[in-house]
Amino acid sequence: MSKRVFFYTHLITMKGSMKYSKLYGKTSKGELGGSQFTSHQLLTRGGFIQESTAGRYYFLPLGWRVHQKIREIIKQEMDAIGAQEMITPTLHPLELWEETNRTNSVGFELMKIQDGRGSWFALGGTAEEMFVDSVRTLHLSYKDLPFNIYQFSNKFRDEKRARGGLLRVREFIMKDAYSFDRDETAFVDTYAQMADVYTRIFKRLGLNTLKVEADGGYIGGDYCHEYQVESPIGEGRFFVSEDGLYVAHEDVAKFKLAPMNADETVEKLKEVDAVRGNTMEDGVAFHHLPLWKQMKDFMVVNERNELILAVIRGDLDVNETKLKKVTGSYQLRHATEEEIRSIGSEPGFISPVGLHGKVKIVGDTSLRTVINFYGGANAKHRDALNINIDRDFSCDIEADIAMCQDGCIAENGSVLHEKRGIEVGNIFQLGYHYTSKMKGATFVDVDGKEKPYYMGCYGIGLGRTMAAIVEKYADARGIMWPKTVAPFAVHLIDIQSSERGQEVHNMLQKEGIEVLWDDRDERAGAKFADADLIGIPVRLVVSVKTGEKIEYKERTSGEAQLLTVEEVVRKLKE
RNA sequence: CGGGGUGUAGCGCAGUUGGUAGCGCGCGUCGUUCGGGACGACGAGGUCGAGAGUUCGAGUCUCUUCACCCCGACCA
Repeated sequence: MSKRVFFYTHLITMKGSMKYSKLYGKTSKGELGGSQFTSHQLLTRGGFIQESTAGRYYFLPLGWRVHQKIREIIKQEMDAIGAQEMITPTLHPLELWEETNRTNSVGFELMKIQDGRGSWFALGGTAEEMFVDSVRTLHLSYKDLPFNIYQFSNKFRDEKRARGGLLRVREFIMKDAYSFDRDETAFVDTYAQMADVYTRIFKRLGLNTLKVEADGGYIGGDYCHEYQVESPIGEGRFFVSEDGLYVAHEDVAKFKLAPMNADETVEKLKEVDAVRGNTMEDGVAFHHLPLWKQMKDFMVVNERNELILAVIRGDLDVNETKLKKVTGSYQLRHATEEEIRSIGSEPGFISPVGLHGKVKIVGDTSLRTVINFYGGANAKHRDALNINIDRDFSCDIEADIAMCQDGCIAENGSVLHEKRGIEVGNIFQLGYHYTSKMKGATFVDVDGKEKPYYMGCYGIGLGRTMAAIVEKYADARGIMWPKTVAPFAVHLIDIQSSERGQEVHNMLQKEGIEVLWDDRDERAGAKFADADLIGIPVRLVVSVKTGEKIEYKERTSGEAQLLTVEEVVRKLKE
């Protein structure tokens, strides 16, 4: 790959000023029913997007301009590190997905479609197979490595539930990039570079993102990060340490466990009658002992119909993703009462004691922080006291399966705080996962041997990013677009619709400034309200009051100033 | 896929014991207004989500079905 230097201008400018009277898409005054999300409300009311069916949206000209600017910024940053844009077909031959066994293992719902000749295709939700298929037919050598190829394309995911306007949809445009390296060492550099690129991209888009350690799903891998925009309406839950050094998704968040009662002497195991209800609280009330001293038992069944008993300290919860990971499961469901009884236990009174061999016992590391647990005794209204790991039971797997909680202590001693965020991008180590499953996905190394590529993938959802920006940049009146993604640079209002508006418009256009010119025969109030709603960063007003000058006001500021045209142009080009 | 809810004009909604459909916004024409979503007059716009049933008669009652919204399990 050549070492070209890429240049870019800071702001993306598009051709075209626009008369508001001719703009397709209208603002609307009233609240929309249903969705309570700021971004959904404002983007719809502002005439940026329009719903088609649940989770599928029209992008109207105003919204598409924003989308295009986001796209261009991403493209500039990707190209700047030598990544190359291409495009794959929308319909992916289903055989490719079968080759990697992803027709049933993908996390999202795969959409399938049949052509007129009866061939099956997947409507791509991601495109690893397609890119690998393209790469393998080229028979490359180590001299061609590393490289990074990407596309912007429609992704289809048959989500069970779309939500929050553009925040979670069934069809969206994603930038997905795929890196091909010689080995893991080379990949680590690529990964670090992509992490930097992502931070730069989101920064230019006006978003402060947190790089959050995340779960690699069924592929695993050490390198997996989500880029989260902190927001109370976000679906992602993660933890940030007070010193800022540790940021991790709840599915991977590690925390320190202090011994609860290290100085207590180990007592003899004994069974007692316990006529109580089935909940943890019932246990606490019956025995008058603290919740943390109770043993929590949680029986689930995975997709292979394997019974799994998760055991954890009473004051903690099991994180299902962690549990899936340590047991190698894709899917978990609660065990039925019959299933619990089938191995000789009893709902509400489950205990690992005596169940070894009958069920796969997964013990959380917290079991070693308590001496003399109490809990069920695998029989109705029977409890056991002084249960101790190793002496009374052992685990098939002992691992961290606990859900982190606000206030937990990170391994470095810093306090962890719970946050919510909108996941706008992710970067992910694929390793040899695809290149080992797909035949011939190899390059010729320096020693003349065929070796599989070491891959990574990197995604950004454009519509969701747009929604995240609106969530961050809005007030009661409407949107306040960052300059970098605003649909136009200025919103020109001519109150009396005089010649002056046309004049100013022409001058700005000549300077290459994108203008949305509200030329409608509307009252001033209506024009101002629409300008605030649409959220273009600078509003210019001409009227009999301003005379030869122009009123300049930034959307984010309450104050306006009277400037000459030259001063306005200078300010806009700052 | 489980739980809850809603479908009536472009949008937001009302519609009583079953009696033949209305309000606000928006839209069109005309007039008066004109720097923070003006006002008046006139007007257009509906097989009441769809299908079946009960009834002399269904927006309203019953069943079926579809769509959408909200809460959970998954993801950019």
